[in-house]
Amino acid sequence: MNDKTSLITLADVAKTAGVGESTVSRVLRNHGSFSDKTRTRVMAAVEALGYVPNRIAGTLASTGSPLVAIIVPSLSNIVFSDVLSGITRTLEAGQRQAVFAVTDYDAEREEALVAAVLAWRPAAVMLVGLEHSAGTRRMLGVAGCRVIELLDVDGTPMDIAVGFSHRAAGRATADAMIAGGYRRVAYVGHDIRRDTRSAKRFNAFTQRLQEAGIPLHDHDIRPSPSSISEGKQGLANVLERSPDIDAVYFSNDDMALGGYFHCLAAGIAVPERLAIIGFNALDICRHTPQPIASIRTPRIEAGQRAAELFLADAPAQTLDLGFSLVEGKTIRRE
Amino acid sequence: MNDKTSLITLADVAKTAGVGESTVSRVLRNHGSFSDKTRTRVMAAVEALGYVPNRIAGTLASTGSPLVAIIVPSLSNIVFSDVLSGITRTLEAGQRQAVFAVTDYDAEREEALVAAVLAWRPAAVMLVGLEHSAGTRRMLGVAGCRVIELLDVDGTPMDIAVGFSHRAAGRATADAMIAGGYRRVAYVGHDIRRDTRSAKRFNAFTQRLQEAGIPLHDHDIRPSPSSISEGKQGLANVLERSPDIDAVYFSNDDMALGGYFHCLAAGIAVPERLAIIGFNALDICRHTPQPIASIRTPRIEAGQRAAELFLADAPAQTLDLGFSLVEGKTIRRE
DNA sequence: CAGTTCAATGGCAGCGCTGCCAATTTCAAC
DNA sequence: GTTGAAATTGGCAGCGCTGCCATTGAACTG
Repeated sequence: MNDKTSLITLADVAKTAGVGESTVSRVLRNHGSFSDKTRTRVMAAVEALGYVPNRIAGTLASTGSPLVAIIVPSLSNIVFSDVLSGITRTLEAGQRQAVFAVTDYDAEREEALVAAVLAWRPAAVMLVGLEHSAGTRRMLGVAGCRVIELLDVDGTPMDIAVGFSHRAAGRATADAMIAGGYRRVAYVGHDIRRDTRSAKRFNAFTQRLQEAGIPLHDHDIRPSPSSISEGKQGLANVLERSPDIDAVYFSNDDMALGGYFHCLAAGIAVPERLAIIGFNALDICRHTPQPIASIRTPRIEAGQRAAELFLADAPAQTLDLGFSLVEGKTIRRE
Repeated sequence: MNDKTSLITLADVAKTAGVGESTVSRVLRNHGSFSDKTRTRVMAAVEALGYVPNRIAGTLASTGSPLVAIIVPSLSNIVFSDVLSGITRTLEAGQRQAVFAVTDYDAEREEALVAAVLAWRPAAVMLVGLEHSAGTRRMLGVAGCRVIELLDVDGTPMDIAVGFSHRAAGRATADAMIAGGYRRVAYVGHDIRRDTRSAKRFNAFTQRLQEAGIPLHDHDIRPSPSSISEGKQGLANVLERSPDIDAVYFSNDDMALGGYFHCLAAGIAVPERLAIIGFNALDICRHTPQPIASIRTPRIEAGQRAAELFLADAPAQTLDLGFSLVEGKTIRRE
């Protein structure tokens, strides 16, 4: 791979400073006791030599690991960047190092990546969602590290879960539509097989509508990841089949944005003629000419809290951070 | 940190399989020669024990490192998620592991993070931009690992640079405005001190205008990171001071989107009354009622190509991937 | 001033793996 | 059968650091 080798080692520093290796180690980690004079000497040697400790060696020699593995489904969705952001910010303060991988929403890939990161003996593995392959669960079960599942609490976590309930979010969205007096409601979603959380929302949503005597009028589920263009297309499809719908639930804000832009371009009055509601309350949806109704989800916070729980060595638990309905101007309130 | 210790080691596998440690190592890395019978026996033992190799130990013992450090300014800007995406995808195929950190556009923090990741003896460090503190440069200079600077080629790279020219992009934008016949041009930008690349675009842009005899009419530079609301606010400020401007160059598409939404909401005709052009050609800007004029930048590709160059152990070089003007409907062509 | 305590320090055995080298086996060609 | 080369294989010394234990003075006690 590359021939560099830490040119200078702790032993060099010890020699230069005229002290023992363990003393250098103690000073550098500020652990154990040593005199001020020694510290000064050691630091001078470190400075003079430009010594950078080798964490690989340090980690191998010590018990714990400063590594935290983070595995997300995707990076094209801002949702996961937010989570990542929250995690790394907090981890940094805890002197931990993040190792990172992307599954592309593929459970098999997730399993392979978990195996790969486990080889680095991380102190924790953070994953998104509660649905994982049997192999993934088995490996994590015997790995002896913390396992933190993010952005979902509808299920049984392996260890710690930090997030919110997608089923409750789906129900809350249905309630908003019921309260708004909508009766011909459609759903436009994205790849439901891979994004199990959007499936949970969708199911809870339709079930709640059903209970209120409002069967889902129509739906269009795109077979691809969520995007603005898919949202646009999905809404166009639905409108062609069912021109009489009065409200649409989009699987998330990217999709909703596509739908909203379609309405703007096609001159469909929102919310008079058609109500729109999304999910995630992305920043951009707060700034469109009409703010788009959505569900605000604690993404950065989830990452942050997850990292905090890990750093505090908290016991196994499920932390539900909740969500909140953002009214916006694309749905009427009764 | 945590008390887990790899319960079973390579020695256990060797014992179980009835072979030597080095043989197990050879089989597992598929390196060196061994018989099929041996392979079968070793793999059976690995399977039976659920052995996961310890890469920490492996890396310490061997020369090269499979680690690649990636340091980005931010994650809230999709631009960097794209780059990350391109890098990790390619790296994964090369059996490398990404370690990851975020600077928040802070050079001091970048320096600290470089020191931190260097402690992991990565085979390469990937950074964004060509401007780095003296300390950062010095450390990377002696680290003996590859250094890859992304998304900018306007300057002297330490080793490999993959990206495009922001100065050329700024000029191209000015040219588009000149060609469109705009004469009262304004700029709305974000924190120029921290985002040196946007500063390069801005400078080249104004200089080109100047050369064409069109001094910049007005500008508003927000002191914060780019965002939709800042773009909105910036344009509002400019319009208040200079209601007669006929075109605005936004520091990027997030800002431009804010400006565009402001126009939509305020009933300002685009591009008749006011032309808008951004930078990056984000997906969303291709789907607004009027696609927003912008500069398409090869972000995912930059990540990908950078990772490929690294994997191929390419010599030091600057790889300019170029960019392209996306006309959109928010600027008129003469 | 002897006896005790304790901060300050060095020595050294690993952590789990790889790389080198030597030993052993296999096999084709003679 | 033999012989030499090639294929297999095991042993073991580290990689650079930490953790444990022993050692050393110096400060303190009475």
